[in-house]
Amino acid sequence: MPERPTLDGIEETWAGVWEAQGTYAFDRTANRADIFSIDTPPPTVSGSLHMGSAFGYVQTDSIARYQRMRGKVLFYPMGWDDNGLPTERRVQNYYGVRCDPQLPYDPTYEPPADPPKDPVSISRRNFVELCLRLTAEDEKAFEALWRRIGLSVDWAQTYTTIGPVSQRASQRAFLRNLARGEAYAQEAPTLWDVDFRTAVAQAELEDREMPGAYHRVGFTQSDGEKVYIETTRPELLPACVALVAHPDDARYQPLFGSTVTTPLFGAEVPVRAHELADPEKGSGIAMICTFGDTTDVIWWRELDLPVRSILGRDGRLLSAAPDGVAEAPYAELAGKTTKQAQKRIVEMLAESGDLVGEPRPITHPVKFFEKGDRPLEVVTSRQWYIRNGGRDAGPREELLQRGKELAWHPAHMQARYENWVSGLNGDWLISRQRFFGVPIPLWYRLDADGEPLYDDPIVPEESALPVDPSSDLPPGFTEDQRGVPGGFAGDADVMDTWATSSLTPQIAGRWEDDADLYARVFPMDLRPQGPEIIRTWLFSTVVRSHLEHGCLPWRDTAINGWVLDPDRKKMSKSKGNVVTPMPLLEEYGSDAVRYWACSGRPGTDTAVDFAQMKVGRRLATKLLNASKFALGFPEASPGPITEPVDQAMLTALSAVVAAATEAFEGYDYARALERTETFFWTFCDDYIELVKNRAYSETVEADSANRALRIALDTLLKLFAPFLPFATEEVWCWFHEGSIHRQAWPTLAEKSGNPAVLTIAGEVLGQVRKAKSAAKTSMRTGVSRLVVRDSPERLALISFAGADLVNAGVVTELVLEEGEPAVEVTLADA
RNA sequence: GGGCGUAUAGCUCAGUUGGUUAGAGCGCACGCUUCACACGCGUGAGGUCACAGGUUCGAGUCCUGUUACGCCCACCA
Repeated sequence: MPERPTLDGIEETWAGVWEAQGTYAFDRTANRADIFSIDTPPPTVSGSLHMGSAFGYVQTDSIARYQRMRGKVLFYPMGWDDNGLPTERRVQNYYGVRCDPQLPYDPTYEPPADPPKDPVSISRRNFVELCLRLTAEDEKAFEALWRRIGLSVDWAQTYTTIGPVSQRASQRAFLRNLARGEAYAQEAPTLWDVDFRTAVAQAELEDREMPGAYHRVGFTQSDGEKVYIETTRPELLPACVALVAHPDDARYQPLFGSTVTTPLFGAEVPVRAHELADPEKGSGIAMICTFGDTTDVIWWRELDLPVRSILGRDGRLLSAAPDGVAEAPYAELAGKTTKQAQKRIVEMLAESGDLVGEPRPITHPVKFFEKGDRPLEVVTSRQWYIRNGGRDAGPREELLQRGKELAWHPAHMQARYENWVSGLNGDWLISRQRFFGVPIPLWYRLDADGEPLYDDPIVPEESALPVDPSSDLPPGFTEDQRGVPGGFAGDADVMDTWATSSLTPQIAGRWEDDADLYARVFPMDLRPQGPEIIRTWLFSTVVRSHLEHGCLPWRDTAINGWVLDPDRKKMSKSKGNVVTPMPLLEEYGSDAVRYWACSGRPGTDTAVDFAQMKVGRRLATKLLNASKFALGFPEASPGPITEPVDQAMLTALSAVVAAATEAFEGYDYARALERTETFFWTFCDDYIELVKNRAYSETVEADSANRALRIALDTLLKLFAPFLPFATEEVWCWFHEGSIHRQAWPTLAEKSGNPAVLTIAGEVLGQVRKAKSAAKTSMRTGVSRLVVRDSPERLALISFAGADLVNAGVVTELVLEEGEPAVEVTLADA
């Protein structure tokens, strides 16, 4: 036991010991019933570390530590989500490169030390190698943080979402979806990011309020009369295929079935009726373009309209005018971005007199890719989908049912799941026209013209997985047949990152690769995660497990809250208010930061609060000092707890153990911490103060106190261990062998005492202190006479603590007498 | 427009099936070198529990409505 205990340096010390001794190692010989398995969220390693990265993980860790002490064998892995767009974008900026899948692999390629101004084009394989190199660095930084903050994960159980294990699982699951008809490809209009040049899924969309303007434009009827529409996207006029109004709209009913002519471009388009047309919006009649937004897609499909494509995948207008559109005016727009085209066409419409009045500015919500910078466009392309109930009521109902089977903590988070599933408007688009991801594991035969035969893809054997169809060969083909008529071509797309992350329980459990392990951990016990990815990660994991295994992937899910900056604003890089954890861990200590994180109620948004961290540090320090003090008393031989004050304390502590246990069973770590902490401060301020003189006294009564102190100390350390793993371990090693984190959770069941003995003694002691405070004198000042008047029942309880009260209050004469409750304190000096 | 959540002391939050004068910590004020801790200890002042109704012997707690804030979703011409 150190002379002067300190928190300094205990993180390094104990993290090293835990690693060396395998304190948190998973025992794969344990039975399923004895295992608690956690589907840890794999953090996106290409992002910066911030407090949000620490918050939820620490809360989960407290639950993991509790379960471990309850005797469970923890399967607590860590994954790194390195797969996907964020990594690509970071690699592009970091190395100054750009992926060109057409280029051949250069095995000798090395990126320059400083990124060049103009990006260097490199092959897909070279690009992927850079992605792997950079994420390896990032993963080291994350692991260092997790170890520093004391996550009790088993570092032998790690995976990356781009690694071969994940690729194999991801491709296997996809092929099985394909075989069962759950995965399918379809040529269809889809939302498209023109910068990333990829399709995006419904789950990755977000609305942003954008400025725009209504342009009132006249179309010409057959009799020469004009009909006016209002549009925010006049540049799509050449793509117009119809006008549409609500079927009940009397203003436009006479026009239904007739045709009108588009201004400038002279295309003849029908006027149609559809329920989705809103008479209140604009002029009540809208132009349908292929495609301006998702409503256009619905109208186009349901009204069976032709296609007039004008927008390329690069976000620029195509060079050739579509059929039926006048070429001369279109030529002025070809090759322009939508923004440039809008400017020009407004000028042209103004000149021709088809634009009525000035454009009327508005702001309106526009769909963006959540990681994108420009509004999404709609382009037609061939994409892969997995059925998720977005198009079929039956599967949707099944998935809603799965959501009901899952135990949500807190329960109200289930509403977000139901909201999302009920609002799906299409299947899950999983293909991405990107590079750093798990490839779609398919090839296509090429016909005599070199066109792919999509209807009959070449499927690899599961044993061959993972495959990269852009470099691996399909069975029975040779490399010189790649890309030539009569030969084959690999599917160029990769899967959405969620298509792989949706399999984290299977990946971590080594599905099909290690049947023994898998059977011991799957389905898992707990999925902890953030609220913002219920619609993506949680839902997609349920979808994959439901389709593949016919069950839930886990029994419980714990949804953590959001971390806000100290001013209760959402943290974001763009606002520059991101708080990074490492400096805080250094300033306050890991236990203190953990204390702050575990003070946040489950599912409740919590602000970064330095004051709370300070309190946490104070608690950890107090734990060291109080423990040192209690351990400094003479050690008593085993025997009975004879004194009512000691019995009262242990009985009260038993209630705290019961409350903390019950709270943890319901995943409410915060309540467990709060109950324990409240008791601990009273224990220090009242109980220890009352008994310390007795404990030194080398009497029978001293033995009782010392036995009680040891029991209480053991118990409190264990109760705090899930929250303050470093400080509790430090204290534990002073008087025990082995790690506290492998000890059994306390089951104290002392009922012999009456907690009121301690409460009332505390009240009287408070009165004595109050008198001394009022006299502005030291607490050591003697009390010549202490009179306590109360009911006979309460006096009886106080008498049990009489000797301790006399000691703690430095009292000469204690008088107990019946009467109206009152305490009279006569100070010796007075 | 739909859904969910929150509203209690200056600040951050507890308050589990409705039960006597509503709690904690921080901050603040005033004290105290008390043999573990001055990164400490003690005492104290702070609240018409968002608002309006209702149920009840009794409401911070249950019901209805209103307001404010936050988050999620929605077909954005």
